[in-house]
Amino acid sequence: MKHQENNVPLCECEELHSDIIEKKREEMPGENTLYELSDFFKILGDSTRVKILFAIDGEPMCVCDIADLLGMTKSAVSHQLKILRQSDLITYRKSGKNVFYTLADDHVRDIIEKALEHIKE
Amino acid sequence: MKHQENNVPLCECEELHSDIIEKKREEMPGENTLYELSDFFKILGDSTRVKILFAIDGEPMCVCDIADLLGMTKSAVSHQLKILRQSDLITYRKSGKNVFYTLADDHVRDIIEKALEHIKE
DNA sequence: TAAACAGTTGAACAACTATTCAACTGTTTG
DNA sequence: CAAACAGTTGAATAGTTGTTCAACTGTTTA
Repeated sequence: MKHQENNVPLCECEELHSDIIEKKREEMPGENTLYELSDFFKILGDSTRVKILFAIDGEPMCVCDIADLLGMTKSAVSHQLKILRQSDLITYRKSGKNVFYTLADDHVRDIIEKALEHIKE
Repeated sequence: MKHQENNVPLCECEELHSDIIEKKREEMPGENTLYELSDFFKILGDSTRVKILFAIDGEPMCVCDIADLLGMTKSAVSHQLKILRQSDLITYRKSGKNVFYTLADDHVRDIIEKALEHIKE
């Protein structure tokens, strides 16, 4: 994912709390970490991909079955599976004409679980 | 956020594993939950918003200071603050000409922390 | 080997979204 | 009160992204 270079836009403020700003600047994670973080959330920020992750949690599923479950075309599902694959969130196993997908590890499940708790307030 | 109605697209597959599909369909969270979940992650799926959340964690910050810290205009920051406000992720306190923003609760911090762990693998 | 099927892929299109710009509100201060 | 400043907002724009469509690969089976 592309992230734009900082073209030095400036804050037109005059009376800044420079001490606070400096403290925050030191505490903040590095630029790369922040981009990796938002990129990770961007992956989860699409309902189709979230549905797929729930679908292939536990029992692996083939593309056709996922497509049927979600009421979508194989193509659309496959495109999203590619994105999930490239983010290492899922793994697959080929079996004849089928490709079975499942979650790569428990980390994602944990995060989604925490987010679910947050939503239910 | 808008989510498109299901225009009954169909899976053109022939030999489905209907038992698995049925089981998954029962296990899956409801449509609304899935949309709320992806909408929540969508909010976190932007680097500007993630930066803002880190910035206003702990010590509250005013819009000018956030803008200066991030190297962005007040306008751009204010637009993103509005989105974060509408999602109840942040709260604010007015003080004269300034508006100080901070995290609404610890839930978000936890989720971001978990995601950070995931990234660092 | 040819047809059928599962899955992938690139291009195109439509929908969405983050930033910019200009104009605005409301508070402070000279 | 008027100027200055912090912050907000709506419209416009440019960039991004999800789905569709058609064409493709590779495996199976008749």
